[in-house]
Amino acid sequence: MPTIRKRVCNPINEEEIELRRGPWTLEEDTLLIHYIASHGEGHWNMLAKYAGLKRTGKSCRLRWLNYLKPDIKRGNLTPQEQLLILELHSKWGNRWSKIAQHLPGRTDNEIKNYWRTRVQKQARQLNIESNSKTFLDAVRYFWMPRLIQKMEQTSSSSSSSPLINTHNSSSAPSPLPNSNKIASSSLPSSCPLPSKLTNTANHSNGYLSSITNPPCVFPSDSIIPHLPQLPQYPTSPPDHEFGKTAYNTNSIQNNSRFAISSSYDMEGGLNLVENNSGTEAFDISQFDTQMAASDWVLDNMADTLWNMEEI
DNA sequence: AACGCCTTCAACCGCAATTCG
DNA sequence: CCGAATTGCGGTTGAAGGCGT
Repeated sequence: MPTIRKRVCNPINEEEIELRRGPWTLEEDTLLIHYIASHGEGHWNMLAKYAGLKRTGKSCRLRWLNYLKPDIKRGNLTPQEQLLILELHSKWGNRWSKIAQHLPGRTDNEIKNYWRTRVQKQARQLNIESNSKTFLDAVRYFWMPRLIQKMEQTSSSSSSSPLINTHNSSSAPSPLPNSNKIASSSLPSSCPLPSKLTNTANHSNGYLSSITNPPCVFPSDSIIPHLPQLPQYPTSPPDHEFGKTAYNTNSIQNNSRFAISSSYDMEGGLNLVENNSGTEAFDISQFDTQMAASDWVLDNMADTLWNMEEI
């Protein structure tokens, strides 16, 4: 039940109204949807008043943009989307709205929540700062490959029984299927962890046991067919450099290997290198150097990393 | 069954940027 | 140019549900 906490001076006609707060009711949602359907978005304060909503304009805007808008995607983030978030965050930091622009149907709020509840949780478990270079390395060398593996896995099984459901178009809150219930033991071993990890980890869930050799190199024929499955990735705006490179189908197909560069800088995020065809691909050449710098976390990571399976 | 803790995410808040008169 | 209104953004909060004991 929404609370009524404030009395504010209405900017339209100076009268004071009770403003509702808290969860939106079905009736409020309906009012908002119908009003926008016939009058369009914008002028949120006026909209709130004329739609008969006892809400602030800000609240109406937020409700519409984050929940009611027809193209909002409900459900868990796909591995592709998670990978993209990790990548874009490494490049832009907490620029949630900017990141959200590259995930159609996803809101900045949703991405922000994902980062805080899933990603930062992992950082805490690793006992490292989520914005530290060490954690970025962990993301790059272990998490991203795992997500790519999931992309492969879901892609290969999607024809029969999709593991990921991200297109629940229902606008009503509902229990969502857990997309993370992927059998660890069935995962391919195309992206092994550094052998150093295997010395400290011996989990029986099958995850670490399936990945025992460094570095993460993706055979082109395993990853290529699946990366283009980011079709919802929008056409790149002028300032968007990542989208036209890392997930460029042709660029990947023109490379015999697909790997993640260890070279990081705050401006550029993941570094991409040009191949001889003029397109770009991840570069694995600096992998060893970076790994050495992160030795300590590798020792600690093995015990916690498998938890990423839950993400 | 009941309780408490934990996680998730919708919603709110404050502030900055932008628009408008 | 200025001030007010509006919009957009990122950080934070708290209700609800899940889960373990």
